[in-house]
Amino acid sequence: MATIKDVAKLAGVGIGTASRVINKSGYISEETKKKVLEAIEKLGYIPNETARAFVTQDNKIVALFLPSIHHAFFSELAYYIEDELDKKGYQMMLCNSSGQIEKELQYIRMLKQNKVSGIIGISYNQIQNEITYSMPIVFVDRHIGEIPFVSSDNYGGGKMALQVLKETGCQHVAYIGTYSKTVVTEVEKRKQGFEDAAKQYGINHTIYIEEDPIKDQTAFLNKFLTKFKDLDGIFVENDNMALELVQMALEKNIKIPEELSIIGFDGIQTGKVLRPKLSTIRQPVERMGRSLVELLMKRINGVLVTPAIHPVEFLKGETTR
Amino acid sequence: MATIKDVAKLAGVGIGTASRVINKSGYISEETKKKVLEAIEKLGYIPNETARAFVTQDNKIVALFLPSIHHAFFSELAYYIEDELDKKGYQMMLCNSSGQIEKELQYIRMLKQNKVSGIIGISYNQIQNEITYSMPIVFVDRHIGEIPFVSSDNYGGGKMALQVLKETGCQHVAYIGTYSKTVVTEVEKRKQGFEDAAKQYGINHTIYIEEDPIKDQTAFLNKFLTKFKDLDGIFVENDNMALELVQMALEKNIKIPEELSIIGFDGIQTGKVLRPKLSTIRQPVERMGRSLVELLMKRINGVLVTPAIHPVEFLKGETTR
DNA sequence: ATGAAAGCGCTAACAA
DNA sequence: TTGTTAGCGCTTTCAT
Repeated sequence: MATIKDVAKLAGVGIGTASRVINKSGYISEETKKKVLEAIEKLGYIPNETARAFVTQDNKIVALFLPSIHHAFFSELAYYIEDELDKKGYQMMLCNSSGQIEKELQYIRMLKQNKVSGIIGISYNQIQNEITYSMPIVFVDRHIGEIPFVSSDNYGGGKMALQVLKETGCQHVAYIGTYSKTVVTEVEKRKQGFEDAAKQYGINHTIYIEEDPIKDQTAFLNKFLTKFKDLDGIFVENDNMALELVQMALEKNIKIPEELSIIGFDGIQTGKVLRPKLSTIRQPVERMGRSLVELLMKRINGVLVTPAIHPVEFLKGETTR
Repeated sequence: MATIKDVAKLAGVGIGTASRVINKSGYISEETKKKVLEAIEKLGYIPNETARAFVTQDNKIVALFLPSIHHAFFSELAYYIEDELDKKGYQMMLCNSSGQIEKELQYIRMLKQNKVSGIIGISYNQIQNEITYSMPIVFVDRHIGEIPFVSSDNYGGGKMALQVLKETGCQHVAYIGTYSKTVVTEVEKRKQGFEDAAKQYGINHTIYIEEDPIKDQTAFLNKFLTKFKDLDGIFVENDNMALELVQMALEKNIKIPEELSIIGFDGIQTGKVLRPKLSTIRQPVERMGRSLVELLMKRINGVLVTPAIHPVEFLKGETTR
């Protein structure tokens, strides 16, 4: 492989000059520029990115860690993050943490090792002690100290779900979801918004939650369905769970949405092929992904930022009246 | 940040010695080892990976490029690839090529720039001229010269689909899928296997294909359904398309599987929530992912390898009798 | 506008 | 077994 030295020699210029034209930095006469460019062309020279990263202490790679890419919402988010990162000239490193704190810490370590320039993380672990505000880190749906984060308006989404249920005539509603003993997640605000709105409107409501992660979702939902039989509206924490609940209710011959309305959260588009189509609160995944990258870029450049909370919207499907 | 120099100084040893204990290479006495380890501990020293990569010309990062991570089959595959890579001490860089050849070439360039140690690619572009056998590259479902690749037994899967259809009494079957004018994909063997088996058994069969990528899948399928009304068994190139076809047929009041059997290919588990459950030929995604990494590791170490073709299995759902 | 030279932090070859 | 040293390829002062 040709190096910058070869280029300089062939062009008959100094190594610094060659560097300058390669990086379009500083002053160079048109003439020398041309000579260098020709040499580059002739040698098929390609800068060694590793050497560059070494010198500049920045390798233009951002790490994304999330529980598992094999999950519709995350993979859609990852798609937009990568797209936006690419536009900014960065590559994306992907890590399925599977919830293991050790894998997450490994990536945080990479920050110190200069192996990544920044991190976008989706984590439900207790890692607050390992990170500081000075590190270029941005979280999704999680508020840790001053670390910036991006989320959708979970609280508003919860309220919205309640409102839809109420407006379509539901009398006794429920929230199904999870909670965490150890960390505070933005996701729990879905429940909060739902509950607050129910109280405000004086609507009968049941809260059915279990600690995250749920080992057996089917059993969890089944128990719910047999225990609460007089409900006519349910808001479920996420689409995956809502989807299973819908099928389960259908199998028990409960008419949806006539007897029971169900609203999910996320808006993952299993759309076309799913009957009945799920009514859900859609998160603006693309906006969130791009916004995540924008905040991170600012952090990498040492700029202060505040959290970005994006509005959600109700997507009417066939599981609400 | 503390450097290896600081460690050496504090431990009162040479820089090379420090390096040796850090890398567990060469001989070191227990005593000096202890001193160095203590210094490392005291300074909170973490090796600069970028400097290491620069020196060793290997940064332990593998790039995966695929059309889009936002696709069930790819995201599952990516999940296993990352998992296996992690076990081997590598990180995974992810690139959504969106089919753009330029983005793919960019990653191939990174190989020369030492920015990635190897590539796992899913590509339908004409990039054969940009790669050579000496590069550590492994493809999925694509045969380019001597470049190693991993795929499932597409041909066998096609045969299998025909057999299932035949055994459940179908008389006039069809294959729906795509083809490419420019590249030869392993995927097309699904059709081949299906067709060959149909001929062999003397079964009436129709082939309905359009050039990839299909712009409007809905229109494509709709046209098919209105054109061919006397079919009783269909094998569709992939689950996504099969799933849409099922819904479409159902909407036209065609009874599935009584009047029409449909078999997909992939085995993406939209499982739990999808009714009717799709009968499909399941690719061993996990095995494929891990096998991809194994082949690539060998290539990185300069070892010769041959393609790996993994067996598929029929997963009976509710769309076949 | 340009060239020379000093590192960046580390590994590996060599000498001791 | 250990210390010294020569680079790896590049960017960036600092003179000129």
